[in-house]
Amino acid sequence: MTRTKKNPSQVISIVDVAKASGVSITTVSRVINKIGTVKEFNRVKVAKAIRDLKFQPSVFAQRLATGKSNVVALVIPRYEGVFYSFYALELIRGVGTMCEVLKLDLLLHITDARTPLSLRGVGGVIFSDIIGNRAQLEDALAKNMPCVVVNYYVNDLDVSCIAIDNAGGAENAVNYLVELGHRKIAHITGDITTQPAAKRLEGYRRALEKNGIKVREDYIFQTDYSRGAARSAAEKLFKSPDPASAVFVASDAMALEVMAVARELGKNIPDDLSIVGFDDNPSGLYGPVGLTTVRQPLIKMAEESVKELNRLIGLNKKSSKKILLPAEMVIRESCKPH
Amino acid sequence: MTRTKKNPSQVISIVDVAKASGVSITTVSRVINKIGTVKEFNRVKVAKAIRDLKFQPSVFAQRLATGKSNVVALVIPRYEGVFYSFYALELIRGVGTMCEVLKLDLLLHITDARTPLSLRGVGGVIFSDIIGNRAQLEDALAKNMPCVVVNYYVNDLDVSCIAIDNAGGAENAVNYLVELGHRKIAHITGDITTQPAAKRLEGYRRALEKNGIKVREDYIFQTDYSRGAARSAAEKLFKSPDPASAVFVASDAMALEVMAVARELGKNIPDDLSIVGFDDNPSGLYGPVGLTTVRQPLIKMAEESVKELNRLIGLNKKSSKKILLPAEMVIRESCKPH
DNA sequence: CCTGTTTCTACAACCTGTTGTATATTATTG
DNA sequence: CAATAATATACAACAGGTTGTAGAAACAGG
Repeated sequence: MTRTKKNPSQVISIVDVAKASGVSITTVSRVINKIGTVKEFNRVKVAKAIRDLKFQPSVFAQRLATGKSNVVALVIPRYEGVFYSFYALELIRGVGTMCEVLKLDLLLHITDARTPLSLRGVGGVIFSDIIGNRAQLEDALAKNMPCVVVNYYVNDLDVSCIAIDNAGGAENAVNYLVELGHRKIAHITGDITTQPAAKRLEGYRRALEKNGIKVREDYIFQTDYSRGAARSAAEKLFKSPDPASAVFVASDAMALEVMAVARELGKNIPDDLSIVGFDDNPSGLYGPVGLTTVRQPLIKMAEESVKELNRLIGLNKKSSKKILLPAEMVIRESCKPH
Repeated sequence: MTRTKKNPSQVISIVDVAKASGVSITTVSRVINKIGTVKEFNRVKVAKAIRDLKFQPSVFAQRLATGKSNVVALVIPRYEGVFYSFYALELIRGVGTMCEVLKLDLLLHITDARTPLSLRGVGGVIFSDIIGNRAQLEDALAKNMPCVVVNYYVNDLDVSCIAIDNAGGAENAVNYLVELGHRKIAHITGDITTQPAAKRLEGYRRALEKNGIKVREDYIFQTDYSRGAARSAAEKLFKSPDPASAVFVASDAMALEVMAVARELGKNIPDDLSIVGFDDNPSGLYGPVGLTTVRQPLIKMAEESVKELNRLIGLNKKSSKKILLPAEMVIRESCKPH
């Protein structure tokens, strides 16, 4: 059989549009990309042909020709902990929304931190948590790939980071408790191998020190963010011979669990214990007592990361920015003066 | 300025590999794609050149040349409810994992159901919930795009669906309660504009009817899956003059809230009320009383959807499959004989 | 009306692979 | 060893766009 003539596929191409509108493909390309000058008369004809033929330029041809890709990869390690909370979901939602606004394609990499990323055809990368996959980040940077790290503040690399001021937020939370007259303030940490949890602990310590209150290690309960760990920490807390009058809990989900334990033990919140959480999880609104917490602007952080990445992709040189988003307190009813 | 010679970008291409190994680009292509026959001697030389030059073929050129794309789009409506639960997260995780296994690129579309999808350069689509975006699905089908619908059973379209047997699972749950001797069984529904919630309600009704128990509409509490709605349903349930002895709740998150309300009102689970949830949310394990529930194989459903889509992409003709995954009961301690 | 500009448009090279077909090489067989 | 078959490789067309450059059309001023 002789080689098929041409256009074996049914896809309509720029050539068809050119024929239909009686101009060259160059002109059609100009109209599509809104570059150069095209006579109004022709522009209209081409636009009509595009509409009539329902022409959609092939992204592959475009990317091949220009060498540019509007594909953004979001890398989330397949690390279990990431999926404990709504964090990943909020992140994905925020990133996804902003990608749509900026006309970027969002490629999701739920990845084992050890296997190297391929990143073929990707124009930029957002790394969500740099726990085990720092090598992947360094690798991408070495390839001059525009990168943004979200929810982790990297000091020692020339890379853009968007994180939340966890230490500052924690400090505010504890200051608030101190202002209410509390001196015995406990802390239930998150998984302190993660930067946010470590920073919250750091903020807790700093606030106490600045207020001249000695840090008591027996008031610090380390957990892995899980509900079960929060429960046992709460039990220890209540059963302590010298119980704290207030507690700063590293996540709302855990704070709610502490409140549940309190109810079971017949304790009253906030009379017997003042509680401040962290995250501003919507669940904190329900229940008999609204949870005072530190609002974490997750969606904003996610959106900012895409904006920053888009900026980097637009630029052609390296340039990095470190952005720390403030975490503001949301006062509800779970604390009272001591 | 004269037109720059060639190879203006720094990217190494198949041509460089061909030169380095002293063969034609055809041969290199053969080696890359493992098709046709290549002399062992040359194969080794090419492989070495690829390794030395760190050559990675351009996906765009490949896709342009072959007309095939290994990009799979996952479409999730930006509908708030989707983000209430871990459902979206589990879905994304399952789909993402299987995409990695099958070497597919996962493109995420968090989309407004009204705006048409572009789907440029996409090889197949997974639609997650067809609540408002049925038009998008029909549109994709009309373009002969391989499609799979997940978590929704579409009867009237020739499209593959992977859903969970919500009605069957609900029926089992209610049967279990009946076997324990309960006759007054209430139901707290989810958002019945969603198919899973509607099917769970259907299963609840069917089980009662099959067991010769009259369905009491005042025992059916409709909610939107939210924690607040569950709370008020639970309050009504407990304060009813003729309270039910058991309740089937459409989600674990809500069932946990019902348990919390019970504790607050001084009621005992399972002595005063038997509860069955739905989902098998990991949170159901914590707390003083383990929640008996219906396990929803979300991850499996997500993974199956990718497999099915991959099958469809491989095929070149239309072909659809309807898969209903069973939902099995997980018996814990929240129910007792009546 | 002619010439110098300015504005448009077309040609063709190029981006980087894939693949049908023809040719060259090697192996098999009589 | 010649003839045929099988294997390996190269050539060049092709996928569907973008874009530098040169030439055509439109417009201005004299």
